[in-house]
Amino acid sequence: MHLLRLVQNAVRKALAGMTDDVEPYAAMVKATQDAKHGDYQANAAMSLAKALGKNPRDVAQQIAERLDLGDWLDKPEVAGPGFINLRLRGEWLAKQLRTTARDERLGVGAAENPGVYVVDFSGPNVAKPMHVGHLRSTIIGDSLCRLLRFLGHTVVGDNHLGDWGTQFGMLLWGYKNILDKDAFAKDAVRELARVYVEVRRKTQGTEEDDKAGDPIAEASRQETAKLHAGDPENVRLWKEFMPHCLEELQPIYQRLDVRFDHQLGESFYNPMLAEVVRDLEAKGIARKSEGAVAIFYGEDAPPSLIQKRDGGFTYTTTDLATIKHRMDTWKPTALLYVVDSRQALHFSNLFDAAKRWGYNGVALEHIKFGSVLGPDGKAIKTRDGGAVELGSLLDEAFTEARKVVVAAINQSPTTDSTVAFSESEIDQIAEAVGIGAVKYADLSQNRTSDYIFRWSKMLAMNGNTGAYMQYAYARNCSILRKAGVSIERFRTDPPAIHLDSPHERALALQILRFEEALAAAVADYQPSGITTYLWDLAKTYSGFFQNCSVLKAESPELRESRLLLCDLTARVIQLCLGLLGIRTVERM
RNA sequence: GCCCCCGUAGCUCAGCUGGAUAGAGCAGCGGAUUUCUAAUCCGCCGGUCGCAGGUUCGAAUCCUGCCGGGGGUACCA
Repeated sequence: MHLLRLVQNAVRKALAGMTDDVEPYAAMVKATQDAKHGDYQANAAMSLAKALGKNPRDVAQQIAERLDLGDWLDKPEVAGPGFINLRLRGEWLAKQLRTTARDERLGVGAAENPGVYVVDFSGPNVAKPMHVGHLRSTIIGDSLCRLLRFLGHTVVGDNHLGDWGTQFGMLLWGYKNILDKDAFAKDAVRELARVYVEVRRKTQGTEEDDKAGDPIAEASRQETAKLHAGDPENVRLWKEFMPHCLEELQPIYQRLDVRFDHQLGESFYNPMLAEVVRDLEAKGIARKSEGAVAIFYGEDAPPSLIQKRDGGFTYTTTDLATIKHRMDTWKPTALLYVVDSRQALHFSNLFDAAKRWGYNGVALEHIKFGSVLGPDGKAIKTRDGGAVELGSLLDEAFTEARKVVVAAINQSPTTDSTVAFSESEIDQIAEAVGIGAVKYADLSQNRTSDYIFRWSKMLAMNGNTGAYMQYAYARNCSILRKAGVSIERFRTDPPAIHLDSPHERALALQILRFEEALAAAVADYQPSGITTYLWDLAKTYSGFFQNCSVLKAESPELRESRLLLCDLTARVIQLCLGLLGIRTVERM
């Protein structure tokens, strides 16, 4: 039930015959900001009147009169300079809601034109611990995959691992020089992680600026070069390390509940790079310059190198090979890259090059996002200036959430705790709330802006937070449990809905806006569209809950009706959180 | 130098394909309510939407310039 589209269609029909160029005017329909202006407003009259040289209120009146109200619209009102205020009929809303209740998908239709989306996200460098830098890509990418999939598209989630980079040089040097063989035999993953951290520590400070001076950094670089040159020993070790490196990532992905369809890293494309360069040169897209091979974009724009003077390839080469492979393999309609905004120039160039290479029939999108900042507003760091590891961040999320959960349970005498919370249940709740808080805080942010990472904000029980939504869900579950009704019956033979109070009506409308919200979210690849909707739903529900007694409703019919509203609200919340990759708990 | 992004309430952020008095949470102040989970709700306070022009019936939203902050910019990825 895409309400907005429904209203737009009606307005479009009414406009037909009034102008030749209906579409832009039909698009001027939007949800009202204030309920006193109805549910939707059509704003076409003002600009149309201008174009026709007529009085805007007259034009508005004319559109209003031509509207086919059917059984679902109240008589429209013309207001102000020429706004047309539209209000949906209560009986119709009630009817739609019963249909929604019977639907697994809660009224959301499958995409009319299903596409194939390859989503490139997460992309950590293996052989070193994941850190906050990977958080946003992982969370946002996962959510977009879930959303696209739910809307009926084919989704290929691909983790483009950094598995061929300089970190392996450090690991190789470490393996050869400081490995604890017993520890490696016992727990290879752990020992390799230790070795990496140790080598990194030894070269610390020389990492960014003055690498050349450090002997270990230099030795590591040579190990990398040998690996890339095909040195049998290093290639053998690389192959031995890789499974351990992948295994090391798993606990994080498991906790985040993130899965990939493929994990084709840089190494996978390595054998294809020479051919890519040859082809681009042959087609005149790339040419030799200053000893390297480069693709140029314009007079004063810097080029991107696809082969360095020393013969090595760059990430542009790999990315081009990746595009080719993805196009050949999955024939996608869109390639989405969920990557930090700072790579905007790279992607803009990459897409330009890909199009010239012949990949025109695919949407190439850089789904960019801002940085995670510390409380000081600067890039987030640990106390000693290092990168915050994702593992410890998630541990902290659990610990912080557990404090909040325990405090809440203890101070809330009426918590639905006829059965006491066991320690393990509290752990489970804390994990769901903690991880959910991190995800929700991230996803509720406008993707493109930076945000400041704060536990107090993320775990707040008021406001637009994951915990609040999870709580709203749990509260609903509690009511339905107490009511002792059959949820099954609600979903197969739902009771009649009564929308007598404005709070009930508002809630009904908000539930039916679900599809509209998802459409808006997917249109610009913004998961925050879902959280904004959720937050509105939660506020509307809160108004309902405050003013309409459910269990003690005035009549059995009203009780049933309100219980169904509760069940629907809970289902929408659960589904939305699910699309964000956030778990719900039955009670908390 | 050139390019990109950002600048909205004390703080953190929405809103940005132009629309009716600019919204939320936190903080501050004041209330409700012995609750269907108070992990609640309501009200008040608080903004020249960085500045200056322009386009428009209408601009936080579009355009230009300036100021301030961040990022990127041929051999890392």
